[in-house]
Amino acid sequence: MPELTLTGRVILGMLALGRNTGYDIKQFVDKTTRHFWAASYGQIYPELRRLEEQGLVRGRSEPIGSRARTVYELTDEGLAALRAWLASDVEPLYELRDEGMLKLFFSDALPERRVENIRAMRERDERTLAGLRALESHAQGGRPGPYSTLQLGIGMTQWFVDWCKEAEQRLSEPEGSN
Amino acid sequence: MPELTLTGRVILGMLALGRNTGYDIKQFVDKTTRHFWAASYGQIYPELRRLEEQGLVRGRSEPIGSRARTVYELTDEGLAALRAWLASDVEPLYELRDEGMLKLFFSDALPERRVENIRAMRERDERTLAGLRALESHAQGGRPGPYSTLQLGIGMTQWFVDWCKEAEQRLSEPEGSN
DNA sequence: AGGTGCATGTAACAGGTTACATGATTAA
DNA sequence: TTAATCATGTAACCTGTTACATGCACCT
Repeated sequence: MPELTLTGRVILGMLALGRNTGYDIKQFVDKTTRHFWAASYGQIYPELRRLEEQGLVRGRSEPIGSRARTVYELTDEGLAALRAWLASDVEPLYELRDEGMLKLFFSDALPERRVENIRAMRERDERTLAGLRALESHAQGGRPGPYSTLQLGIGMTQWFVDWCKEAEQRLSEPEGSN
Repeated sequence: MPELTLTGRVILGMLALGRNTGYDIKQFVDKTTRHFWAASYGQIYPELRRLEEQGLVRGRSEPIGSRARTVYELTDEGLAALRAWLASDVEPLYELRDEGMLKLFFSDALPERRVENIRAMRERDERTLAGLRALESHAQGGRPGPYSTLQLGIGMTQWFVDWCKEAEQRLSEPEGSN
């Protein structure tokens, strides 16, 4: 078996969820996994080609009118590769870069902005939360996998927002340490 | 004012917290901000040079015996740049790549591994949590900024671990949907 | 004498984003 | 008719990691 990138696995997963064109995959990623896994056209289209070379997906030209369009589907090997990934025990990748946390971490260099920075983080997460809740209301009868991921995302984000609110209140009281 | 990268700001912040060599900064990053902001020698050393060219830091050669060593400190401009960043209102960067979430998202393609994948995420976070709690016990009398970041990290991770435990139990019961 | 920690550095590589280019279809 | 959406694609760029190279100091 040749190498399979993580972006490649995402594409296999998306095809398994019924997405079929590069464009469609990108739209869906932007609506859903974007929060914990983003992807750009610059990755998706070349990767679809590589996956086809590896025999994991199959593409058919299905133009709409005279607008070019390539519809992809999983091959048996592709589904097997997706399942093999889901069943594998290798330590899953985790990478986070959060400038808001960084600002909080260094906030002793400008304590009078600490509350502001926490508020900015909270507002970012409140926007995220609103987006997730909107998704939730559209996701009636969705599949368990995506749905439980959504629930987890909502719960975590809510917890974060609540922590920020508490911290903001605590820091706004004139008494005690800043 | 010339461009200032995020890695550059991290370095300024680290110098403000009393770190002084490239090596020292790297060790400290690996112990603390690593969870939400990592950095490698391949970034740190070249960036220190750039910051010096920009006049934001000042480096002095202070060998120990005959072992080369360059000690850096913030210049007034460097401190001002750090503060300007902390005071700025530009939308803070946030990037996450979490393979565990991805596996959960796609888990309908292999439902019988769903609990396993959640358990793997929980174990990862329990290791993180243990590391954070160890840090906490060493951080007596630390500065408010780093300390509250640590508290936030511990709280969030604990919440995540609890969610996983609940989900694992729910999915292990034979009745209902998987 | 040897292992660990302190300390600096870079070259090759991998991964991903941005900006651009192109053009058809559909809804307002 | 015009804006939004569907649809595909790439080249240049940027950022960051990995692997390697080097060597002293300190402890056992």
